[in-house]
Amino acid sequence: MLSKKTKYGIKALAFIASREDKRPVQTSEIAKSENISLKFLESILLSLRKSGFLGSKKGKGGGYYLIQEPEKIKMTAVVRVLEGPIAMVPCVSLNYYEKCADCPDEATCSVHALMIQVRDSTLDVLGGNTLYDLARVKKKS
Amino acid sequence: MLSKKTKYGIKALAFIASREDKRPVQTSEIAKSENISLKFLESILLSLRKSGFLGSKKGKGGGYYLIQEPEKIKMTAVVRVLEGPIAMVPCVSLNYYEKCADCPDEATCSVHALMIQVRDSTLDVLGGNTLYDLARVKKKS
DNA sequence: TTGATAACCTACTAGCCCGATAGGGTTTTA
DNA sequence: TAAAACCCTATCGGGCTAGTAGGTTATCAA
Repeated sequence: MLSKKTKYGIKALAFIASREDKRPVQTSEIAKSENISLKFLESILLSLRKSGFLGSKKGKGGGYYLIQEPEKIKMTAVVRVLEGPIAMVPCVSLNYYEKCADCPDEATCSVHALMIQVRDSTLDVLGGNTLYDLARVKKKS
Repeated sequence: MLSKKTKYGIKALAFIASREDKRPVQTSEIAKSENISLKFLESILLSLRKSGFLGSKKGKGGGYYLIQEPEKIKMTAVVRVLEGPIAMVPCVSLNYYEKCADCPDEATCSVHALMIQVRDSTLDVLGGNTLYDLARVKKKS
């Protein structure tokens, strides 16, 4: 299940990416438009800045802006930062691997075999979508 | 993230399916072999019985057995019973649909569009695997 | 210089669910 | 009749989620 943090984070990024001009976008504007708790959104945008997706400017006329082009931002990277591992089980995670306490042999573990397939197909989808693609969906409104 | 309940449940089903004979398998045997807390496993097998995957036989020589052929049990069904929705967001769930409180229009929601793709690819994988396939992985040991 | 604006930071919390434990009850078979 | 095994209920600690609260710092305009 996707956390609200990730959900809101993606929405916020798509919101910023769908803007025509390159001027910074205020947290409050995003919060209002996307129906997100202002304070919660603040913490999300902050972490997106710290992970290098967003830049920020303080004071009047300030806000957040994209550092990279939307076409260059893959959703795999976004999800990993906000949600953590993409895999459904740590033992098949590429970036957050962890051995199962039970399970003596991954090669003959039924869950392992299945979840590798799930992971790969999910990676295909997330890797095949960029922020540009998501912004296009949004712009249709 | 996959819950331990689901993980153990799948492992247990694969264990039973990988058996040559059709005799009932004891909970304690599965628990020991798969390193699962006995009591916890009991509750999982119970729910699998109630959802029609397993039959049970009491008394000496009793245990759990598959009701259907392993080839006929798709992992989509197993996961739905144990884990709940396969979709990462309720608003794209086929069996557990729920409208988002925020998000006035799903058609222009970036998250919605992305998660539909994830859901479909996951469904492909889980629907393409049966208990028979998982049992084969296990048997290699 | 002052005040408004908006990002930034820290701390706290209510509520939920997972994973497990405990303990017993019931049914069936050797 | 006694052991084996399923069946059921209740409880609980810990960790995480989704916030809330309140203040601090940087920037800009008048």
